[in-house]
Amino acid sequence: MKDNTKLFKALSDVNRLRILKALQSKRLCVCEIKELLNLANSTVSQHLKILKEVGFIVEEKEGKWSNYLINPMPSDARVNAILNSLDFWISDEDMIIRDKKKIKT
Amino acid sequence: MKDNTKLFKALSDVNRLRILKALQSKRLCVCEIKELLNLANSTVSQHLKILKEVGFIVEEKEGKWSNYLINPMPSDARVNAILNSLDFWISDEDMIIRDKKKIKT
DNA sequence: TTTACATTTCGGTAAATAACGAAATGAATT
DNA sequence: AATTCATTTCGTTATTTACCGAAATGTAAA
Repeated sequence: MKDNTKLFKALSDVNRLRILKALQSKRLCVCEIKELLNLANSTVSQHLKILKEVGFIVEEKEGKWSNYLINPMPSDARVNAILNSLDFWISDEDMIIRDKKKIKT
Repeated sequence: MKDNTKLFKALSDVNRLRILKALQSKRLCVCEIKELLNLANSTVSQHLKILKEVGFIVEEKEGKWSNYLINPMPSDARVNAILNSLDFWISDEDMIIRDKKKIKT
């Protein structure tokens, strides 16, 4: 049953939703996400770990940076369903729109 | 943003998932759910409130009983999507199968 | 209107989750 | 190998969530 709730728990936090939506624009490293959310990077790291464990995102090491991106081929069908229509599941409200603008710069 | 997480938070608890799946079989009153989950009815009542607020279930008063059932026409498209393929989103593992058997008797 | 039963609200406690800073680890460059 | 910078892990604290029993509320029948 753990498994059933795990997916939803991953999506139950504002900051994790912001991360997912931000990664729609482009891949980001921990330090960029930290900047965006204004959180300690240990905190960001934790959030990323949770999203990664469920399969929403994947990590790609590049030199000293870890880049995170939306998982291009999730094995879990539910994760796949959500990622395929992320805008349906997580609506673009103010904060997220602001995040996206910030990412462009 | 509250709104975005609220739906997922509602689905982040084992007992609430069990309730949803149990209601697939048939409408149930608080006392029956209490029996099924082995929780105090104040606790069950809280869980039902949360599921109701998001629109997963509706209440129908009948005499001294409140019956709860899967919302037949949810206004939120995401709630609708989940309820329409509940077995996809919440897999039938052991505990839920046991619950369903218990409901039959 | 009293009784009986179901449900909800209230107050408080235990457990889970999110946050931080500091220390530890990892990886590429010097 | 030492340095540097990014990230992760650790220990702690604050907040949120789940749970209970008791008291309050609601509803139908006596």
